[in-house]
Amino acid sequence: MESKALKAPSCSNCATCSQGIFSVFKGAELSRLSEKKVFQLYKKGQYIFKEKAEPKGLFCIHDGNVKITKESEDGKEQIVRLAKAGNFIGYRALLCNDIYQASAVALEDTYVCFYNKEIYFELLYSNPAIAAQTIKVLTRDLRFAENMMLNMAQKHVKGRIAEILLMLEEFYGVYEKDGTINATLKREDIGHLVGTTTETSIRVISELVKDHLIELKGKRIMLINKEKILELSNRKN
Amino acid sequence: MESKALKAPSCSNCATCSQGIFSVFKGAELSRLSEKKVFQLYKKGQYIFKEKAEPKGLFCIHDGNVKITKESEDGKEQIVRLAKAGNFIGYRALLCNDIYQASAVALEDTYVCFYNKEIYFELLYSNPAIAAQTIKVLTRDLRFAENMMLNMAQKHVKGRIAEILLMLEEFYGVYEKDGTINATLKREDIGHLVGTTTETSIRVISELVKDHLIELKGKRIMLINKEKILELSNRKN
DNA sequence: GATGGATAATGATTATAATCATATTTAATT
DNA sequence: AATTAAATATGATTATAATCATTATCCATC
Repeated sequence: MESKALKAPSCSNCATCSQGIFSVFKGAELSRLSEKKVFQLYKKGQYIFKEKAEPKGLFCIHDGNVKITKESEDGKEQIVRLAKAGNFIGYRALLCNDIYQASAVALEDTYVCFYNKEIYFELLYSNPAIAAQTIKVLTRDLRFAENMMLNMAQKHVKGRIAEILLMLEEFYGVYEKDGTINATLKREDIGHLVGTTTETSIRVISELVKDHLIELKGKRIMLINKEKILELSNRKN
Repeated sequence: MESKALKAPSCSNCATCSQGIFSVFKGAELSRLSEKKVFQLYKKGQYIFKEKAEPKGLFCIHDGNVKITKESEDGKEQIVRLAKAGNFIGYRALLCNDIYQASAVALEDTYVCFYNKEIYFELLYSNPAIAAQTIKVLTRDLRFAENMMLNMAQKHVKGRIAEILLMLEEFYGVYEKDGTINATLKREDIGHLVGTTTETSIRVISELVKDHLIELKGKRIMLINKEKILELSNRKN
C-alpha cells in the first residue's frame, strides 16, 4: 500500500485546521505553508508513520480519523490518542528530536497535509505564538494521557468503556440525523483504548445495549442514557 | 500544617535546577528570578498544591521528592508523575490557564522555590529559549504518561511493578554505599503508581524478594537481577 | 523500654477479566 | 449470488487480583 500524492487544498482558505498548531497563522504565512506541503491519501488501515521511525515533518489531518498506537513488547496494541480532521500528529517526536514512540494508522480513508520539518521549525522559531500554541496542544495531550492513566489504573473494564464512550462522543461529536457518535471504531479498537481484550470489549458493549444505556445503529454507537453511563464511569462496579 | 518561609538560596549559584525549565537562564535573568522567589519547606506528607485549585505560580524542587497524584471519583489515588530535586512542578495547569488537575505531595521533607506566575510568563514570553525548554519538558512528560498508559493497560501487576522498579532506579539513581534506590516509597505508593491495591503491591514485592530479583535494606529497595526484572516487565506472566 | 500508630505480611474468599473454543452475523470480493 | 474473510457474539474454564480479615513488624514518642 502506497499513499497517493494529490493536489493539495490551499491552507489559506482551509477551515479544518483552524484550531491546531498553525491556527495563529495568517495571510503570507499561510501561503508560505501551502507552497511546500504535500497532500496525501492514506487508505483505511494504512500507516501514516511508524513507531521507531525518524520524523521528517509534521502531519495535519484534512479529512478522516486516525489512531495513535503503541505496541507492547509482547505485541499487544495500545491506542494512546485519537486524532480527527484539524488535528496535527507526529509533533511530539519532532519537537524533542526523538524517534516516533507510537504509530499513526488511518481508521478510515484519510487525507493528510504533510509539512517538512524545516518549514515547521522555521515558523516555530520565527513566531512565538506558534510556540505558545504548541505548548497548549501538548498540555492538552498531557491532560488526556494522565486522565487515561487514572481511567485504566483505577477502574474496572465496564467503567473504563463507559468513560471512553463519553470521551468519543465529546471528541467526535454526533451525527445529527441519528444521534450516533461520528466515528466507527471496532470493538477491537475500543478494547485497545481501554486495555482489554476484544472479547471483553464485545461483552461489555453488549451488556450496555441490553441495559439500554447505548444503542447500536449498524456499526455506529448512540449513547441513550448518558447520566447512567457517567455514573458507571465514576464508580467501580 | 503550614509551610515555612525560609531564606532562599540564590538561583545564580544553584546547581540543582540546571536541567529544568529555567536551565537556559544566565546572569542577570537568574538574579531577577531570585529576587522575587519564595523558598519554603514542605514537611513529609504535606500538600504543595491541590487538585482543582488555581495555580498562582511555578514550583521548583530544591531538595526532596514529590509525588503528583490524581484522585478518582471514588476516592482512589493515582500517582501520575514523580518529581525530584531540580524538577519543576505545577506548570501544566499554569501553561494552559487551567485549574490543577492533580495534587503535589511531599514524599519527604522537601524544600521548594516558588516563582509567581507573572515572573514566569514575563520570562517565557521574553525568551524564546524558555518556550523551547518548556516544550521539551512537556514532550518528556507526555512520553512518560503514554508509556505508563501502556504499562497499566497491557500488563499484569507483576510486570507493572517490575517496570516501575526499573523506572524508579533510573529516575532516582542508586545510593553508592549499598546500591539501593535513592527513594523510599511505601508499598502503598507503589500500588498507587501501578494501579493496584496495597496488599497486592506487598505480595508482589515479597515474591520478587523470594525469587532473588530484588533485596530489601530496611525501607529501601535494591535491584539485584535487572535482566530478570526487565524480562518480567516485558512479558505478561 | 513501653505504648500506640503506621506499615508490612499473610490467609481465605470472591469478583473480575483473560483465555480458549466455537458459533453467528456482517461486510467484502470474486 | 456465492464465497470468503472479518467482525461480533457467546460459552466454559482458568488465571489474576480485589476484598475482607487478621497478625506481625517496625518506628516514633512519651
